[in-house]
Amino acid sequence: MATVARVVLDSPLPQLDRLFDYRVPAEIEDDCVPGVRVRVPLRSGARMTDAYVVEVVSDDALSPENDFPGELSVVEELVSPVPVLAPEVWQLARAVADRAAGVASDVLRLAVPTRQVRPEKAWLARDLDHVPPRVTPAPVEGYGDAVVESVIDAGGRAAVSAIPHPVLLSAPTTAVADDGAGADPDDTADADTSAATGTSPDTPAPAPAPAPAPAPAPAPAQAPASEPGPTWVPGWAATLAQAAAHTLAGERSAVLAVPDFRDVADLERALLVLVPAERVVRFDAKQTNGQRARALLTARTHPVVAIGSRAAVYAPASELGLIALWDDGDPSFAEQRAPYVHTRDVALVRTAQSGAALLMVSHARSTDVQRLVELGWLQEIGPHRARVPKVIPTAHQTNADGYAAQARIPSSAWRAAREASHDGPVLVQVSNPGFGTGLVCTECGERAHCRVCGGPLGSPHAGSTPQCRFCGALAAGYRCPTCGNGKLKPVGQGAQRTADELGRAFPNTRIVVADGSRPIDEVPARPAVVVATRGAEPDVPGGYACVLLLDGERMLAREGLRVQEDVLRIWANAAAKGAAGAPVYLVGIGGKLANAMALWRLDVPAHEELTDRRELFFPPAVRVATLTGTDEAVTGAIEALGDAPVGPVLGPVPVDDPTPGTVRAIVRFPYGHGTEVAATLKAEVIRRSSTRRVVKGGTKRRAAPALRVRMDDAEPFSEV
DNA sequence: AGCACGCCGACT
DNA sequence: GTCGGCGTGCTC
Repeated sequence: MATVARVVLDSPLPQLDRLFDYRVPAEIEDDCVPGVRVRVPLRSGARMTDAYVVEVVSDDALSPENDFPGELSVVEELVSPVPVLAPEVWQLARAVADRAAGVASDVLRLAVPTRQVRPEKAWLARDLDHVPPRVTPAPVEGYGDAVVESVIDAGGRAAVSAIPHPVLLSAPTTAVADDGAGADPDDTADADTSAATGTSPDTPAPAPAPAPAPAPAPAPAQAPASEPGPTWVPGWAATLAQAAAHTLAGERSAVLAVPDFRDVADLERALLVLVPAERVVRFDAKQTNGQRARALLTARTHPVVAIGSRAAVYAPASELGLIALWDDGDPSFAEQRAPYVHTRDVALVRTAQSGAALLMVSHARSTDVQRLVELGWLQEIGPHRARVPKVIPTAHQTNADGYAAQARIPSSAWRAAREASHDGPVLVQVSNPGFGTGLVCTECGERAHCRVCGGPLGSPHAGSTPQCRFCGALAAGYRCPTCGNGKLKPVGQGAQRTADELGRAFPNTRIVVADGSRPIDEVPARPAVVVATRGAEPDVPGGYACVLLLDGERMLAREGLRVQEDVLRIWANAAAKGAAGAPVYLVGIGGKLANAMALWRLDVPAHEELTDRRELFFPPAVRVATLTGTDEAVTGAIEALGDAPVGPVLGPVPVDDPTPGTVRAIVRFPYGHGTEVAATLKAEVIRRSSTRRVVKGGTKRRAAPALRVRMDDAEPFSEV
């Protein structure tokens, strides 16, 4: 009898996307556990591939029918005894890949950083007796008594409307504060700290055996970091942090995914008020591989709160009790690497697998979440007696009477902003950075174009050298080709332009500009006018005194399937940066969207939008698969789908994407057929990849794959 | 991806 | 008869 390791190969080839069996030599048998990295021979003995062990069995347990009948090769090398691939992450990767007709090892590349020796050594040398600090339960505030907590405890799922203003978050005022300060290593009596803080008494606490009870626990290594005082954080961040703290107080992990780096910072600030730093691990794009590896290993050691951007949803958090997303409609959640699975979808798969609770927290509702709400799969939770933004739409009017000197800002909004600017900062949201749309000749008004590529010229700062917006070439000494004049002036309104105008209108007020190239995280709660492009709005402790949303009309003029929900999301998120109940002027917008904002019923447009898309068979009412490849392969794949698709197949149409002669088609299908459709398409990809190969023009060249499949890419619909 | 296997044209 | 062309298919 011998030991057999079942491994997943680190290969992007779809035909290798299954488990392979290898014999485990006796010398490494003890360390060859699920999750470790190994090197194994593949095909010819000399050729090695990296792999992860996902299962270890004894060879008499192998069934002759289901398993490889031939002679097994032998594991070449145990790369490291550290199990970096948690079993549940493997299960997740497998399911996520299957859902997307993709390859599991592609998903693993997102979930597991490359090998890092130093963090692994540190982890192997860790203090096994170390007991992580406890977490004091704190209520999730603003949602009615224990409403959110009971969803978490029951492993439920909810779409949560975020608290639409900043909140002042302070540490729970009980037990743990003394516990940390009072340098008393003898923590005998803190077994029921929860009694002191009145969490819902009727929830039977799903605590999976409070392990840290064993008596001979050594003194805590160091006292917890000094507790931060009350801190202003966005309402959503407080909710996520409190929900995570509640989960962690039950010794279960929470995974919190947010769109970008700034959100991670906000969330971390909130979390550190409630939870010891040791219990918080980060996963984000700005980390080095070493930091990610360290975070990954920490997350496997004891229950933690894993926070971060897209990568966080793959965190190997032990005893997962909660998955929460902030602002699932943000396009940053769309993964850029194969198999392009959206964080929201990963979260859904992981919730289903783990039984963890799921919270989708946002101001504006995405059509995707709306669909789940209408299915009854997510329950709706809203803040209890929240002070919603006082949104005042000012419908578009061309009559100059209604406007002050600055033609973009109606006089009512202008007055309000001026008044508010005495008390605190005023936020002015615009759609474009810099000077907006471009530069024109001061003499003849001709648009200035790049001499290199013909693209439009822009001016990033007042008076700076004009620069091409497309190719970036500097246009020093520009002369108008029409009239020979050498002076240019900006047209359109960007953040800088607006700021310049406002600077003249608010002579004694500080003007701050924040955009993508000049990001500002926070401005003080002092009088100022803050001009920011959408998404770059700085935070203010306590919130802005007034918010002006200026370029809505222009933002809505863009083409695309998701423009409306995107714009609503951008408005709502800016509005929520206002202080509780602060006025928000929505300039130039009327109709349904203005209504939804004014009533703060951001689910209504999502419902209407979804209804429309059902009729048209547009996502997310249906799922889509984009098929690219040779005419024959694409047509064959469509045929193989039988009658699973709904609505007409779009295409195939010729595209030049990888090579001329390629075609693309889009098929739509109901969610209920997803598993079947993905499996069929994956089989087609495998069939084609092991067949097609092309010799071109005498020189051997690798041809583009005969068939590529991408599931749930809504991009093509943005042109519709 | 590599690399072996295998079934048709010019060769000692 | 055989050598070797690269299309086809497999990799525990």
